[in-house]
Amino acid sequence: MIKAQRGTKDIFGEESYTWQWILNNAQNVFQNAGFQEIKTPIFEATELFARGVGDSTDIVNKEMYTFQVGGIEKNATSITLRPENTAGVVRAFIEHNIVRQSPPQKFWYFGPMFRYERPQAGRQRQFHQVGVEMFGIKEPSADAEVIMSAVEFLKSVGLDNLEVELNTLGCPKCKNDYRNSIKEILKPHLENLCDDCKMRYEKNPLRILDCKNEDCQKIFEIKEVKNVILNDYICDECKDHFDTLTKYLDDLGIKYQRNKLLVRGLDYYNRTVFEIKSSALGSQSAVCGGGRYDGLVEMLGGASTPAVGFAMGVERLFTLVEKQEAPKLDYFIVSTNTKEAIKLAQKLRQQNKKVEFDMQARKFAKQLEKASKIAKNAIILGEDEINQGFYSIKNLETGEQTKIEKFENLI
RNA sequence: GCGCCUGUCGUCAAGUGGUCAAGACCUCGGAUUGUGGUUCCGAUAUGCAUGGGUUCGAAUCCCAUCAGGCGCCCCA
Repeated sequence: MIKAQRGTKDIFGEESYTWQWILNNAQNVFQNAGFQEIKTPIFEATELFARGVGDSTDIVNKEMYTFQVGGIEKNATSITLRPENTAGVVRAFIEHNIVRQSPPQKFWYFGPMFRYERPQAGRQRQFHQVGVEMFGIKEPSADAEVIMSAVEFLKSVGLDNLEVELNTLGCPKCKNDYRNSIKEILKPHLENLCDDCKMRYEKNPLRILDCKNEDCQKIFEIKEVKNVILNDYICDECKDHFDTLTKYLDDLGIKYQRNKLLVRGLDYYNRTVFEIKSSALGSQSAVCGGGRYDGLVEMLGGASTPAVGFAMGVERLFTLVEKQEAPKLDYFIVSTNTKEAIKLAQKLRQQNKKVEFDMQARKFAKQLEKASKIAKNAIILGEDEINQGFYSIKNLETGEQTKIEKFENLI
């Protein structure tokens, strides 16, 4: 038997109603906030992700689905199934000169992403993200708008009490100063860091702060190290930006926790970074991650443009959310006269009613039993009804049955 | 990519080396030839993730592969 590929999943039945519901809520909340939907291709040039996501990241180094296409001819090109969507949206932004529209340029998206990882709870090889990208606003109001949209969307799907963690990485200069100080203070302890952190020390020292290894944690607790970690290397401008943002969040009643150890894995972030977590998720606890990436558009060849965004993992959201049930039909047509039943179904569906009928013309009792499971009402269309031109409507909750003369009264 | 645990019907499961692999729910059929959701009867795995091996005998023991869970890593 051929099975679905490891880390992929069929979504159908009851689950699909919850998916639809999540998607509908995203559409409402984001469109009401002025975000337009953008659908970018599922594959892009490999180079886009190498440059956009960052070649020091695991995503690019070991998790991408990359293919050579065009056969073995010399001009075969390398394409990659998108591991995230920010790079693709930025590519579209540049390619279509969207920068020439008046800012802000606001987009939301929903779609599958691909990463070749070991699957576990909340982690699949094909997974889905909903997210938002906003361009053209350098003011902290943009950060606030984006975080607010995330929080409001989560509220709309009934998730009211998730923890928002917030940090600022500063501008490239602040980030660099901080990085250098971290490297300097950790240098004497390098031997005692875990193997992963030894690697990070060269490649991406800020990520050392994320390490949960006990030995590393002990080093962070050493006084001088702790001082450096918790010290602000943030310039006045970046500090103002962050302070203003937190004031907006206070005014909005959005609760957050400052987490100075929050450093996000993708290279492109600067200033604001945030995550929204749930302890109900196990070790993959982040539902949402995002931040500001003022340098990315320029880095990918566009005009220098400030930007903020976030992405949420829909599968993770799904585990947290209350499951939705299949909506009941307005009518189930109970009839052994298939010819009349199918015609009535067509007419009612044209009036935007949810209707089914029994295609096997089974026994009356069977049809009614089926109807009671999936519909609010049964329309009984037997010989008497057809000959005398009326409909018997049975309310399947109360059991009450009424006679209706005109089709219009069914609508 | 690494470590630990798991894998019996659509679902939840009993069975831990010796006749035909319990049971429940779901599904389908019947009791009920135009009145359901209750009840009662019946059907449904020559098969125990897959492939090998040990044994007179394997769902049960061993090996490999595949898949799932948790943790590491990474991230949403």
